[in-house]
Amino acid sequence: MANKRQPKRRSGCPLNASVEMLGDRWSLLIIRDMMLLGSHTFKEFLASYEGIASNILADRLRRLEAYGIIRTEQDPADGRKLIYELAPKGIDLAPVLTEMVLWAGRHEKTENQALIRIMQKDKQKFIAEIRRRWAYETASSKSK
Amino acid sequence: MANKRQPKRRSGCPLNASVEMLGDRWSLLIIRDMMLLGSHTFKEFLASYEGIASNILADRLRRLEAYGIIRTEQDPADGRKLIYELAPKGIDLAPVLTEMVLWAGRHEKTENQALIRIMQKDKQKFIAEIRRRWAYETASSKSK
DNA sequence: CAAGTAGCTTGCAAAATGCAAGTGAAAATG
DNA sequence: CATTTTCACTTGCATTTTGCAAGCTACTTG
Repeated sequence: MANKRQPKRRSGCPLNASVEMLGDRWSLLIIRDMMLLGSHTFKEFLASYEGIASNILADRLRRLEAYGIIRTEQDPADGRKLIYELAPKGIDLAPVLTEMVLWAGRHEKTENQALIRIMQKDKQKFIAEIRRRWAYETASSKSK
Repeated sequence: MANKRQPKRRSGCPLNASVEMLGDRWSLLIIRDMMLLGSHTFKEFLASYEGIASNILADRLRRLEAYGIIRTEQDPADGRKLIYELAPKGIDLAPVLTEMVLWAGRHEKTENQALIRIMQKDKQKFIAEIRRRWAYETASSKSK
């Protein structure tokens, strides 16, 4: 179920591979919620401002897991809850998200100028901090 | 027609803005064709390996123009042809494309390893070269 | 043990996508 | 200079994806 084989790629181009995994209206927003807001549960993703429908969310989470971008664990404290977290492949999307945010910041009127300014100031540091935070979270969730 | 106002954004998040403009299965591939392959015409985009349908292509080109990412000119030498080129906003997508290519290169089996190696070797140089090439192309098309 | 709550699924309508076959204007060909 | 080709699309229709509202089931909480 987690490893349903994809039918096949439209082409071998690496950009096409990225687009096939991430090129829709929701996947990157889910990853943003995990990476920047620290969301971990179905309910938190559902509550995010853009308002994804629950069936679409379930589908996207399944796909992202099948691609190895996120992974799922049972919450040891609450048997109803699943904890979604970024896999290393998902954490490696930090530079992609960063560039997309910076691009929009440069060309569109958007909110969250604070985030944009932090990214502009030192992109590498920002990405390094995301990696550090996730190294910590993964370690701590394993040690529970 | 080129400036049909968007209904409204789902949210003010800069990443959401990017996703609303680029988050589909074709837009970034069209930009890739312009940026990396030097495609300029409808026919060239149609011929690209992934095989976009002509009605979808027409729609994406219209949208990308409406967003200010590409622009259109008549070919002075052939009245049937339109020349599509990247606007500055489109050229500024080079870092986004680069990171997406590098991410796929790191995590998927893809072709075009040569491109990936060039990007890995010196990302900034690669992006600078795209900018330089486009500065030249725009200048030369204007001077015709 | 009744009333939530979390994470889904289901059914159905609406929108987006894809395919094949046009169309009209402008070039190239004979 | 009439005919064929090329180019950038459009049209009609089937298929797929998305979105909305309403369940449903296994837990947990009071």
